[in-house]
Amino acid sequence: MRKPVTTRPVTILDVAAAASLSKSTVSLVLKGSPLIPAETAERVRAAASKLGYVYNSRAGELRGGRSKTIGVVVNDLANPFFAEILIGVERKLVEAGYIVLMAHTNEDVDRQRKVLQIMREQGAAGTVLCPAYGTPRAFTKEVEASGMPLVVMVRTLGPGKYDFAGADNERGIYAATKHLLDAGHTRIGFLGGLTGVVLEQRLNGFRAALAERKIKFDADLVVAAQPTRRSGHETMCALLDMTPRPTAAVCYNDVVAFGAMSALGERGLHAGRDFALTGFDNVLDAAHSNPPLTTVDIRPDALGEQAATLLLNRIREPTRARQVFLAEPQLVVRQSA
Amino acid sequence: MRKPVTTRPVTILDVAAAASLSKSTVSLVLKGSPLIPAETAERVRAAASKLGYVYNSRAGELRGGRSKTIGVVVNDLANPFFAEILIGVERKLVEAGYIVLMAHTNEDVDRQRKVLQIMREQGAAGTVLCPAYGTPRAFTKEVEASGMPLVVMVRTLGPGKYDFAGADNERGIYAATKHLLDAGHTRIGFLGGLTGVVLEQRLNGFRAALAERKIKFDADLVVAAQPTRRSGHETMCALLDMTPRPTAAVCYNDVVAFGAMSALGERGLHAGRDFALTGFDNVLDAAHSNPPLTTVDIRPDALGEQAATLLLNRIREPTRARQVFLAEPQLVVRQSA
DNA sequence: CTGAAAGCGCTTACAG
DNA sequence: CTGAAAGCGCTTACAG
Repeated sequence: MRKPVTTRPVTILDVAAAASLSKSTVSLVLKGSPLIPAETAERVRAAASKLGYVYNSRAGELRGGRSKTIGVVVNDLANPFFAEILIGVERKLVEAGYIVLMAHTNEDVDRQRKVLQIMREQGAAGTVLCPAYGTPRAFTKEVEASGMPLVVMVRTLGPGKYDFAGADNERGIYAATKHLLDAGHTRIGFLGGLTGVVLEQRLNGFRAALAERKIKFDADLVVAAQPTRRSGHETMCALLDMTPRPTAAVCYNDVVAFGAMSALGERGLHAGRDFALTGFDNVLDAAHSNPPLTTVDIRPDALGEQAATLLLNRIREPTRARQVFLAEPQLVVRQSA
Repeated sequence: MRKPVTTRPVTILDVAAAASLSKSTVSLVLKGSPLIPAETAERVRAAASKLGYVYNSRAGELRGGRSKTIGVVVNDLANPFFAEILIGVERKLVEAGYIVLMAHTNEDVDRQRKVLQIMREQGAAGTVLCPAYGTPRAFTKEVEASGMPLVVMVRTLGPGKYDFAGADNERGIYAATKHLLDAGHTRIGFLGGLTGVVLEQRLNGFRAALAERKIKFDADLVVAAQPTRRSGHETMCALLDMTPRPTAAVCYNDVVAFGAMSALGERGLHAGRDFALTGFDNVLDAAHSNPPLTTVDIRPDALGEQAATLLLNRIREPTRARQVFLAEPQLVVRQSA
């Protein structure tokens, strides 16, 4: 088990020598080949553990071709939604015997490009990517063209032919809006969300629900902003300063809703009593915010697992048909609306 | 740029042929060797990009010995504290030209062991590890013995000689407790934290502040529990049911404090007005909770960067003296106390 | 059932 | 300034 730091690493050759066998036999044993009789295998394993042998994946993968690493690139880990997705992706991937090469882009397109290049150089068996805002369409095409299996998650990117795991944003927001309408609200704000298809889809759901009730869509009531707590706070303040004051808001996501709650609190208002608020995602925190958040559940960690599963499928069967997973949104009614 | 999926990857040999040079020359150019004249280098680069060459790190590292991957193992990404640390670690490491092999243990010691084995097999140049609860002391020793540079973060693990990045827990909680005492509170609870040195240190700080004011430490007022929102909620409920009811609580960390706020809210109470509450960590969310949280700032992402820096130092200079970084806690007074 | 040999794509002395 | 050769630690046919 002990081994001086300066020593060169022990290889299968050392193990072979110690067991008086050839390195081929050792290799076979380590891969669990059925060709080797149990007794021989035991001898090899004993020698290996005695010498403190550790397998060198780089060497193995170089020769064997198969890689056990998978790239995962996310852009906003400070948002628990993405952290929970990452948990799901990682869990599934480790389960399948892979290890994840993780990169955080912080919505930086250059960094994203750089990091994907590194994934290729590292020989990742595939990559799951949540594209940064502002990612040019051509980018995904490049990645696809590179031959590395790719699954895109959460945010789509033009009409590519890549595998995709996301949520039915329109239906989700539609349900949230309808919930507010059913409670009698008619002047409803839309808070947060800056750009991109996800925002478009969510706004569509918002509009659809209003239209169904013949309520005129008022563009002044949608306050765009980064999907962060901070801007949830700011946009809620803006909303509260409007006259007549809206009585409810559907938020772009949970994190925006949390920020909005804090703005409400500062003015002595309480979500669910003085103002109705809905979120989107159902991150873990939503069950214990103050007050607990009524939100649209898209099961972030399950979404992550799905993304991983799609990639695993693609790696196993590169020519299979395009896969799309869309989480079914589920309204979870708690205290805030 | 295009390249059929089935084709074998283009190698420096292909590039060499295309540029009518030897592969040694190509290799030298790719490493930016000054031996090669600019014109030749240009020819090589042109050929490489024309053929869509991508460097194979596995091959390079196998021969060259140096690895550009670093393991990072965390155990509770659902806690924004760890997510923010991860952001800091990753940022620093990518900056230095490394890519992170990330693993999430979810406080599972077996998984942790397995994952560290994989890091070694992958040839990680080093690992930064936040040990899972219940990690046996022997574990770190094993890792140290394996020769892989290691930095431990947040939670120490016996009197090892590993590099460490953490916070001065005792001083931090001392400051928070003192803040509550200064505001006139005398019956103060301690919420959350289950086990481990971190909890011990924080409790020490708590006790020290009470002792200074000659307030008797009452073990009934410390309610142990997982450091999660859920248990913050539960423990706060327990605290509120005590008679006489405490008027303040110092929480093990921010996440516990958030849960506590939600419990308060459910009973129509408001932190900062009806009850005083402090957190620990100062995660990003703390500025926008409802109400904003008075907490002890240990700058999670800077802590992550520091951990990465220690590891980078260690890799560069394996024999240097043991490094310890302890974040200076800073009380941030907001609304909750 | 086990071994000798070639090769994965690089890097690194060493010649010239 | 550039090339031929050996080798990193494995795996994979192929013999025997």
